[in-house]
Amino acid sequence: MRYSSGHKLETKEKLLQSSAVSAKKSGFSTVGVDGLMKAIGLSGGAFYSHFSSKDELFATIVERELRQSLERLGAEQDREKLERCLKLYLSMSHVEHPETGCALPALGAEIARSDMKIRLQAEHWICRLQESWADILHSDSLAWAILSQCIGALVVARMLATPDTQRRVLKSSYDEIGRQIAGPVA
Amino acid sequence: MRYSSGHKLETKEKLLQSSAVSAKKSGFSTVGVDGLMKAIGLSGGAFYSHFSSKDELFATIVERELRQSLERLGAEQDREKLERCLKLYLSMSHVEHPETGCALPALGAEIARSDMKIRLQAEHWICRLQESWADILHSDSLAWAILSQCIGALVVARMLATPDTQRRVLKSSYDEIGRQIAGPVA
DNA sequence: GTCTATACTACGATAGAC
DNA sequence: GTCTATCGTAGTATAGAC
Repeated sequence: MRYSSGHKLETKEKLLQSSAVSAKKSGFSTVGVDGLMKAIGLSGGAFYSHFSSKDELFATIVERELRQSLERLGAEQDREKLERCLKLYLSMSHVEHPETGCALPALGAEIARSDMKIRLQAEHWICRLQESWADILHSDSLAWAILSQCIGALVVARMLATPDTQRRVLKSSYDEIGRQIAGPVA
Repeated sequence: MRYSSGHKLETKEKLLQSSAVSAKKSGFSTVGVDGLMKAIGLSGGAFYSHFSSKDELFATIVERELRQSLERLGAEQDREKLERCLKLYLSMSHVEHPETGCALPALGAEIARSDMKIRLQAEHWICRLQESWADILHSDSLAWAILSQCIGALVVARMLATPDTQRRVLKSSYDEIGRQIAGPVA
């Protein structure tokens, strides 16, 4: 073969990374295969050496993004570390840069419209994160509620027009989560 | 003119209603002008007698949807009524029927990617809802937090594959919101 | 593995008949 | 106001050269 054996893997890796950025920034359905390939310096036709369809790319992106994001978020081991983690999640930087942030607020609606295979992947990783937080907080219910609240706060803040209001949304969720966590000590 | 004066208004109303349903169900960028018109029994070309572009339709949909949803949600006058309202919002029926539900979980990401004019509309109505809830709860912060949590819970639940887990997400948010509301009595 | 070229479909939008 | 026809572009996907 004219290309080294590692080349295909490298290219696929670049494509996945770049496509995830584009999808989170502009929405997966709105970006075209041609644009995704141009973004890594290749032509559109080369795409199908790596994925059999655009849908297969989406499935792979979702699986990778959720594993990465949620493993990182779920790695915290106590309340203090979890709170520091949530501070970053609920930050203006995260609001302003969906392309490098969590896939759930950015792609949630598109995942919801996907087929069962993708939603099972999503459920798998989301449940793992919830379990991790439930261990720390000693409450299943609180873990689910905080998880929903974080994602919702990002979705809401990103819809707004003025940074001032965006900051208010983020700070409110952060503060109220702080009260909830401080409340029911096990 | 060959059509009665009320006909255009009626047609536009039907188009707006039908388009909002399609957009919330499948995503606005995914549905085409042709399909939107066929859904109300007209041809694609007739669309431009009502809107100058697809983007203008989206702006109108967002404005209408937010005014309708958020005025209804913001009409509650005390905690008891607010809680009943949240029970409906956080229901399996709402998860399973995005097409007739709140536009924020379904179109949030697309609104976030829209231009300033649309995001200002979104901010206007979201802030009104927040103010209404803040009055009831006597807390600005709690109102924002609950608002984010409701939207987040819908987004998360819709991404999941199994109804059981979906129910758990909804119930958790509902229960935790109940605790938050019951807590800091003014 | 990547390229160019292409088939085929769909999109948003416009023009002209009625 | 709505229709049909059409323009121009862009979408996904495939075929064949290198």
